Amino acid sequence: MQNVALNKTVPNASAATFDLSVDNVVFGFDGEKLQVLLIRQGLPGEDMESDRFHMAVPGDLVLPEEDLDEAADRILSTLTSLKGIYLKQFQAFGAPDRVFDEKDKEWLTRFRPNPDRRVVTIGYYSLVSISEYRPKPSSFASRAEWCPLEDVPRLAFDHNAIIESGLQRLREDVLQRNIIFELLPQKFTLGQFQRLHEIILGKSLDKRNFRKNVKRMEGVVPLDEKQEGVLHKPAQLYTYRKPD
Amino acid sequence: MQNVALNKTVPNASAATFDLSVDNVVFGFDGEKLQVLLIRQGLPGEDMESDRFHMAVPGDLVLPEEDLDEAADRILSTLTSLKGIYLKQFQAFGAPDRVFDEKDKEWLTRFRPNPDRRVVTIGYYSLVSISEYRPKPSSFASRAEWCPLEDVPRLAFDHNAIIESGLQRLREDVLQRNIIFELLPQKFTLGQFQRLHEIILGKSLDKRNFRKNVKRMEGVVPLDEKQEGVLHKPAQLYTYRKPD
DNA sequence: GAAATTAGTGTACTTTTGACACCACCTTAT
DNA sequence: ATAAGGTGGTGTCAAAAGTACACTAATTTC
Repeated sequence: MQNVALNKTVPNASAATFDLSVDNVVFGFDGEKLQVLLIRQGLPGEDMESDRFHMAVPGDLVLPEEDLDEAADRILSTLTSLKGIYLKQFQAFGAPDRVFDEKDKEWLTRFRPNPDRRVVTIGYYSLVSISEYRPKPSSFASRAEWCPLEDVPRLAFDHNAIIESGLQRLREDVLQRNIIFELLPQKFTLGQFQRLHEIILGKSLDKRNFRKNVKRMEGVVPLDEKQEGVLHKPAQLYTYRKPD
Repeated sequence: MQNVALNKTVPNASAATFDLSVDNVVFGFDGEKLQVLLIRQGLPGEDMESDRFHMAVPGDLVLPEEDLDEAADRILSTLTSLKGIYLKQFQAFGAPDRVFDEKDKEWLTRFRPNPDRRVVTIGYYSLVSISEYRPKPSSFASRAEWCPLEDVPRLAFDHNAIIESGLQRLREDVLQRNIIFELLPQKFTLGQFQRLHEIILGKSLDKRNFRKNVKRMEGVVPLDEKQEGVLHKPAQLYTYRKPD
């Protein structure tokens, strides 16, 4: 079979070259609020004027021979040292004008071999209990820290929109799968559990009805332990064990 | 800001070049079975020996300045002349070994400017009532036709897996959104409606309970018309109007 | 020991779900 | 004309799930 030149009969065979990246929206729960993991785009040690560089969601280019899921994992752990956490692909973002801000273009010029190339990114979201994961910045992240969802600033590229979609998808998934336990510490109180639901779903729930449902839930087991160091009646601690 | 060479401190800035494609899994319902729209990879008029070229889901490369959703629409209509139908992005497929079959490599050599380049594809699914859309092949599709889901042959690339995921996502979405109406003809019977649910969900439903639910559904309105040309009692026809 | 704060508990009503069986109407064959 | 085959069309009851609602208990701080 020869390489017949077909570009005339096949209209869309014209070449386009893309870079491919992964962006990880990592949600964390601290017992009170829902937070997102953000990095500051810069090398560790670099101190830029604060308006010069954007915050961003931890993301980077996919390597030539790498699977997407692997890339998500590698990139997250490279930038924030969070390893082995639940990561779920939720959406590709490919608008041709994803990168329009001058600051973003500048950053690409510094850190990317082909700064003008169009880049399509695959969004992953992820769930983590803040108390169990302390991010440490490395690679081109000069900082990596939790940021309460309501305080998220203007981010690089289209990362604000990416977080928005990630949250929406998280909401949908929480109701159906057992994803939510990824967001809780190993030992949690029913109060935290309920607050987490309320935060993710964005509405308040009835305490007694909520607890009724928890009783019917598989895998949520009470421990022989109570909360400590709180300024009120200590709550029973529970944990989650995956049912077979 | 200069272009400081940072490749040593930034481990993953090494260049990777991707082609990006879109693959459309179009489900159609004929009142009986669920079908998928497949094309035959070849130019119209070309008659190849049947084992020489693969069937595939209609997909192609994204153009340099094109939005993903636009690309999905363009590609579907270019290959099958189905225009303006509901298309939903559901998943990116990016395994490095997506293309392993010799036939597929050969095909890429004929039809793609950079046949060796890694290509990541974005899967879209789509829903259509077969009676209202007659596919006509064009561009590199030498055929375009409906194929019952259970008869789908071995397809090009990882298209079998793509259909599988698309179906799974369709199932999830049907229960929550009003997507299902895209699959029905404008006028439909409750029998077709129920069969469609059963087929998509892969289980049988109770007729009376089903109809009870339909009554509670917004937007499903009875017409002043009955089915014709059937060899049994003709059914009441219904239609769907989007509620405000 | 009073005040503040969260934990923890049960009941009655409504809504939803699921199981279940028969007659009606149309076509075709005799 | 009538019988047979096939799909259309209908209601009831019981169980499960959802929803609204208010008070006491345990702990800390002052």
